[in-house]
Amino acid sequence: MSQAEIPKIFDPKAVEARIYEEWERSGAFEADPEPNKEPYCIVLPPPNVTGALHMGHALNGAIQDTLIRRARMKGYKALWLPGVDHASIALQNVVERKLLREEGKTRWDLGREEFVERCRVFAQEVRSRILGQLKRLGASVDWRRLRYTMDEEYVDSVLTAFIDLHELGLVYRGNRITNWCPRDRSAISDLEVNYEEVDGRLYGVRYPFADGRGPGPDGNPYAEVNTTRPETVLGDVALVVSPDDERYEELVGRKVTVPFVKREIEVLADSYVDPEFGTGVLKVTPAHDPNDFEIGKRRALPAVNVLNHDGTINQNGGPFTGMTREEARTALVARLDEEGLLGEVREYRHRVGHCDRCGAVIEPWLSEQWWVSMKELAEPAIEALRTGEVTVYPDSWQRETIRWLENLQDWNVSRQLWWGHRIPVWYGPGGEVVAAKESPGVEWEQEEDILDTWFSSGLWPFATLGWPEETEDLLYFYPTSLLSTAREIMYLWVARMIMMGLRFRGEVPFEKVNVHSIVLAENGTKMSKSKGNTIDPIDLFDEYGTDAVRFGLLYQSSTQDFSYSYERAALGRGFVTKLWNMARFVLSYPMEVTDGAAEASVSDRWILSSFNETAREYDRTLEECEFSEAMRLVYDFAWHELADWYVEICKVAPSKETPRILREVLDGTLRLLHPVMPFVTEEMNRIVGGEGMLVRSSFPQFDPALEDAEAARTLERTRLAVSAVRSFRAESRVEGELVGRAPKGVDLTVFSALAGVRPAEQLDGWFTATLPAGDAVVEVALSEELRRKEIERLRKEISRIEGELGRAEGKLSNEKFVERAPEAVVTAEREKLNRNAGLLETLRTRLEEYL
RNA sequence: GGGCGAUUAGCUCAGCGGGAGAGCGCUGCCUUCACACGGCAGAGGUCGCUGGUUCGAACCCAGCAUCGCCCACCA
Repeated sequence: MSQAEIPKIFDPKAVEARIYEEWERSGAFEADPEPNKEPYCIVLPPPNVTGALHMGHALNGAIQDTLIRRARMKGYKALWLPGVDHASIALQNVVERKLLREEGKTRWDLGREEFVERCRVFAQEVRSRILGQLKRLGASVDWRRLRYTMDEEYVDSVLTAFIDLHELGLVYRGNRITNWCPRDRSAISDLEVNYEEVDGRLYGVRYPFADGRGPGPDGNPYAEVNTTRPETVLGDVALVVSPDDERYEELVGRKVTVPFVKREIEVLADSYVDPEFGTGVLKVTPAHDPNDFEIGKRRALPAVNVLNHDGTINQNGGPFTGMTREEARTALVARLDEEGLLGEVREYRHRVGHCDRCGAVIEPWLSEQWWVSMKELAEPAIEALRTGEVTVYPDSWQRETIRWLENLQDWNVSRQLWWGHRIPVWYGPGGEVVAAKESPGVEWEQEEDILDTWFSSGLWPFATLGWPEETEDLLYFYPTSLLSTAREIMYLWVARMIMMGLRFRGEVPFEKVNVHSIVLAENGTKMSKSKGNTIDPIDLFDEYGTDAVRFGLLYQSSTQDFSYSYERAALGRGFVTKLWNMARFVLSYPMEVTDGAAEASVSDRWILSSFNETAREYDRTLEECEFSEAMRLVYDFAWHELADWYVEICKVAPSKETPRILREVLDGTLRLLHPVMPFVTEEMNRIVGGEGMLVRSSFPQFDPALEDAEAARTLERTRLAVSAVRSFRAESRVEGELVGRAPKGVDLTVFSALAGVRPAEQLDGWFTATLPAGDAVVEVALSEELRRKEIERLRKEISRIEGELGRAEGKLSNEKFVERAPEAVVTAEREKLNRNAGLLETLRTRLEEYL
């Protein structure tokens, strides 16, 4: 193909789909165990089958694809294992909302079987959309191994894990306070509760004395407490005061009556109470508050439950039975007021828990649930993080995760939902309880509850590889190499995978964890559907091209969260165009040059050396998950060294080796970039006639033989000299060829060609401009009329250099500096001083000559 | 209430002990045969504030301010 036939701008739409297909067809993504190769494995954090992929997925996908392609090119047997998650509560919520919206029905109208079927169908549709999006991203996953948490084999892994933990006694059933979502009618875990500040009220409630004795210490015939949830009064079983509270000494042991339900309860002393808060008297409602539950346990108090599972008041609620909790609150407060039992009511800002999935206010509620005790599981995980068996990037998250594991509460894993893995526990006719995959007999009934979705996710790195079977895949690819994830699921997911991996495989599930940035909206807030500020990555792919978006994302991805800016995609697109046109140039470049030197020129040696150095640093930064730094390195090399300088040098001062080296360096650059920008590099490789496909090529390795510090120094001096002349031309508006003298140590051919300066041995008798270039000076001959301008310019330069000289002198005359600073620093400062002194001398002499 | 992080050019962000950087935007020149999604040359910053450590601080320490995120059972 010739240059003229290739468009000036790469058209991603025209080739992306075709190239992806070619990759797939070639089997390049397929990875099977191969004993004489090192394994490298990443399991894709399975997207929820609830919606579409978002920017976070795009970023994480780009990160993982970059790492897996690099590993593949480096000769590892690299498996990126794809999958999707059934997302129990999230998906159930989506389907329930849809059901209500479209048919006006609830899940109970449909019944369990029918509802689960709806979920299954919905998940199927979403799943195919998500997988299509992964392909658009260019994800080089092994599609043959696609896993789904509801696959038969995966379900078996989940049941096996649960039964195993049950047998170990690490799973137990207990009646405890849980976070109850009355809308979902299910318990949820602590991590699924969002606490939000809301403006509420703090109500005073008066409990009349029931023992017939006189009024209390404050002269009132009642004891007053403060509560934000007055409806829970109905479930009160005691009042408590601080044992140190002198105001209430006499109160302890007396009886009061709970309004409306007329229960007589005792006033107790308990150190939990803070005498400073409110009236200093606390009501105890063990069924509806975790602290009260603890007090109740300590004092052997009964727990009176006043709520139904849908949040209405149950039969224990006296006159309020059947009302919703909101209605009950209003009605109860009104009745208290009527009966003179309402104390002070004031505005009160406090935190209220909301369901992470549906937003309903959470009720702490006493219920029978399945729990996993965490202490035993957490300990080895803490140890693995401490010893660095798992390394987390950035390392601040290593400590955070340890801290969290150290303070772990038991995990409520049962959910009163329908979409998910039903708990494999069977209740026998004689009250027997057995954990098993199959029903033990006809009379036995299976537990209605399902498992928390994160229980199955916790098994992801090994369940996807075939566990509990000792498959070849599992033995070869486990532990996986790296897990890349967003920080919001570090606890929900990552920490639990570590615990589960250690429990079931005796080894950590991954060696490295990369905690990536969160992609924020342009104004720095979180993207969310409700705010309407989300960006669809697919739209970006359409507009800028996938490679451009991927590059832009990685360029912004450091340890900080970042606001997404379209500029980054534009930056990536610009880079793609630049590379594309370099390839067009190379195509047009002759295969042979006739008039150059036979051996590689200093420029040739420089670009090889610089490429080599870039390859090394690029590889290192990717290894350390410093993506932003890696992108910067390769961008700067490709654009500001290869394109800006070497390509220009190739045009004007080639050697006979230049055609080969130009092609070699372009090829190497494409291979460096292929992991990040797979499509355009693959296409470029094709048009420049590279062998095979880049996806199967090798990653450039650092080669010490190519290092050439002298060539690098020469080019550095040459570039400075050229820039000095260009700068002078722009400022003084001088065009055309100049006659001049270059400083020592520059490549004269390159200098004269790029600066447009014809070299002269000596310029005596000419009027010249004296241009500082680094530590040297370029002189160019000028016409007489520029004399005044040159005098001005010289004065400016002189004062600039005087300033620098002064600074160096100041430092060196400071005895402490000379004494305490490292010798290299002092030496550098001396050299700087000498250099500037020489420069100044030259400039001053010139100035005097011209005055 | 605890913990973590951020504050650097108009904007988005790098740099994290030895003379302030990138991209975008801005200014001037260049439609030169790879690229105007371009080239060359520029302008633009007391590196949040106040102290401290150091020969030397954007960088380390302390405090403050502002913003953000996690964690926590105070009614």
